[in-house]
Amino acid sequence: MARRRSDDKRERILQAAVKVFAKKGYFAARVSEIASKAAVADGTIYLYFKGKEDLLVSLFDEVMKEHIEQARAELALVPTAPEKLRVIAEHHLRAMGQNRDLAVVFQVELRQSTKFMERFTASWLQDYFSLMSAVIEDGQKDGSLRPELPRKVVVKALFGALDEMVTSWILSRRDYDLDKLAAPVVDLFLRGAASTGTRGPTRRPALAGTAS
Amino acid sequence: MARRRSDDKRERILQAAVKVFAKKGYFAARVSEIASKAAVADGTIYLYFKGKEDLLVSLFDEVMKEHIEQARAELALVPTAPEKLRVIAEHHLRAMGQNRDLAVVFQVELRQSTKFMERFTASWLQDYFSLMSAVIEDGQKDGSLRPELPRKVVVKALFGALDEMVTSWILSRRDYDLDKLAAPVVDLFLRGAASTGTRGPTRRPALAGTAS
Amino acid sequence: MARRRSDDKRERILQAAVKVFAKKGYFAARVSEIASKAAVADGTIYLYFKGKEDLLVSLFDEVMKEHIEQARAELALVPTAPEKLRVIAEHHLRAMGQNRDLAVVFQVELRQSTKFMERFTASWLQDYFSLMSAVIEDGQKDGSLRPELPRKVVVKALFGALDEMVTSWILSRRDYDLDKLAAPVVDLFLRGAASTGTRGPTRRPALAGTAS
Amino acid sequence: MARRRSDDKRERILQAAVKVFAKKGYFAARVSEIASKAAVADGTIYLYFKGKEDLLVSLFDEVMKEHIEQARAELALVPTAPEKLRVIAEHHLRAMGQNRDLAVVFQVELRQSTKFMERFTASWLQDYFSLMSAVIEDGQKDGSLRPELPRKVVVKALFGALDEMVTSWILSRRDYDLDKLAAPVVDLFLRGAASTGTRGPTRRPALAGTAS
DNA sequence: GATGAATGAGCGTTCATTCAT
DNA sequence: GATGAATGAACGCTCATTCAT
Repeated sequence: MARRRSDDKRERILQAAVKVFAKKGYFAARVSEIASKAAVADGTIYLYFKGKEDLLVSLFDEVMKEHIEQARAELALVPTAPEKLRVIAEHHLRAMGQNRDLAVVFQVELRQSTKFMERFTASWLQDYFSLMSAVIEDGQKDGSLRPELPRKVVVKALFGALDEMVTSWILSRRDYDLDKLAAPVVDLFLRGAASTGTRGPTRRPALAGTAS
Repeated sequence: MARRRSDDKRERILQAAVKVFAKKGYFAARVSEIASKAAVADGTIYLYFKGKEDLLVSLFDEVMKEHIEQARAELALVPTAPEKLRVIAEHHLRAMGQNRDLAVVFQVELRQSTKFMERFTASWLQDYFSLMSAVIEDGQKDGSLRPELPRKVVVKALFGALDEMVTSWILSRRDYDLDKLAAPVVDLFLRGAASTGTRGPTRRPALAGTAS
Repeated sequence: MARRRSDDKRERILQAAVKVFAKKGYFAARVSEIASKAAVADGTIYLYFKGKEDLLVSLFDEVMKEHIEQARAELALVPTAPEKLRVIAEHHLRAMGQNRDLAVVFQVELRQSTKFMERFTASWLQDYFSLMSAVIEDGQKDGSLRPELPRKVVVKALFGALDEMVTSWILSRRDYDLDKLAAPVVDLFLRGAASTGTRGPTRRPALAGTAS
Repeated sequence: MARRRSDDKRERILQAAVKVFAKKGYFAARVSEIASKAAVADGTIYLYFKGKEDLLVSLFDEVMKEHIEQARAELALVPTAPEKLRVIAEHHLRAMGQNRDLAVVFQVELRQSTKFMERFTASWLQDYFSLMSAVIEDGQKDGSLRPELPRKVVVKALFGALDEMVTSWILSRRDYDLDKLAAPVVDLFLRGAASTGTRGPTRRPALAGTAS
């Protein structure tokens, strides 16, 4: 696709925005700082974006679009639902683990307000959830996943678990590999935390027999 | 009206702050609006709090303190780790499900910035994680929970799942009972999403060749 | 004269005001700090003074009243105008040199605004100028002072010179005796700066051609 | 209108500041009033000055710089110390007498606080004093001024006298020519107030023989 | 008289956005 | 398209003063 010559300016602005938002936070970030880091004049930003808020929105849109496209492509390469879930987890954690500044923007800055969150939930995040939901559904149909589980809860639980791994990684000072957590998270998610034979919250050790 | 300090003024201010923060977001919230909703003068707020930010911090501190105390008390009443986990989940979802405005503040406004998040993570949230971690550890020792799972990951996954249920509930327009989700979440968490016999992401049907 | 028991409170407040005004400046001075230094409640100040500004006005009034009374008494003890001028200079510099905080208030804080200055000029300062003017007049009548000099200019010049000694002393970090300057100032004031024989700016050596 | 910086905006702002500071006093002066009088937006002031205080400081710096330069130039034109002193006095009084508002700022507003005064004393005022001191020194060396007088006292006395003329002129309602006072002040300063033959504070009329 | 909690008016400054060049 | 000087709305906080106790 033909790109206008100055499209690299747009890109530079977005990259500068990620850095400044990550370092200062959305509100404390100064448009003029983003402009200067992108080596453009303040006013130039307004030729490419509607305003400060649009920087955040555009950032989210573009990153999510690519993330979801890639995820879809990778998912096509593995056959079973459990494997697909692992692909999703790995992809999610790898994507965020690659660029800490971007991760900060996604985990923190994009959650400034219910207004933002609703907007994001309604757009690409919905797509992401659908993607996961479809995998779950397939798994429930082909018998690899427990069919009695409410799909929405399963999706949210997986997303929430992954999301928390990322947030925790951001706030941690240690610099571990985020994507190494994909395996244990998926293992936990699929097999559960309970030991075999005592699985389920209602089943209790035999000795406790009379308790309700 | 008594000119004696403390009255219930402090409490009224905090409650007003919850409402205004939830409606407008922390940054857009006006101190004067909080004051007027609390029926005190603007300056009075500064007799009880250091500033706008201190309102948020105090809110978090007081709610978390009570939440954790209650959780501890409830945990003492049940014997096994799986049951304790259900208590935690129920308590978590019930607490947040009771006051939507407070939930908004906790899920959205308190996560404005890495500064806030680090501060909170370092204080009560740490306590909350420890509480959960201790339960997991007990379960792993008495054999009710799989001992090979990395405890930190388990804690974060559970917290993340619960956290996402709350966030999702806030953003949803439907007004379902949040605490009803405790059961399926804990069931999923303990038993896993995979059907028995096909558990584990690595195990694939022997003749998986044709699976899509 | 019978003084009400609590008159010592009034005095304590004024003394505290001098200290705080001197340290912080009038505008930056906090009424509450004055109250706390005087060991009274904030509101108590308003039982003795109309407001913050009244503290400054009262301070000026009382100090000037006493200063002028003392000056008058001391003046009665010496007979000639030149000696009286020395008495005035000594008294002026001694009074201010005794209490640096008070001097700061008089030299700096009381000159905050034309409003203050006009008020003060119109009251006690006018008295002080009259006192000096009367001495000058006496001197001019009895022949000890040059009669052709415009009295007002003489008074202002003397006051200005003394005033500058005080201001300079306040701002200086060295801790010299301010009243030691009375002698040279009066000497300069009476005899002039010019050497005898070359006095007067208009008189130039007849053959001035070679003067450097 | 040109959007180019510097225009005459900076100058307009300073002139507006002089007027507003003179009328309201530094503390009561509103930045927004200065802006509106200068016909610029409030924010524009901050493109040229660091803040309200910087307006005062810049005012002082620029006026003093020019004043001292001019004084130096004029001094070079007259040969003797007594004449130089008259030049200084005339220049001082003329400069202040030309712009009452500016004079108010210099005599009143710039003396808000010891902080300001120390700052000013340490900068241009020091220069001004040095200028005067050099003239005195020259006069003492060439015999036109009494060598036994302490130079610092002489300088302060002259400055103080001139300063008081200005202050007094400002506070007076009558609108006389300030620079007309230069002659009598310098005459008094050089020849002293005492009549010839009775000069000096220690010499007393013979008739007064027995007084101490 | 004394207290001190409560009041609420008041303002310097920042910064996202515009628009003449 | 690009610039960056100019704009001006917006607000958290302080503190002199009041007044119920």
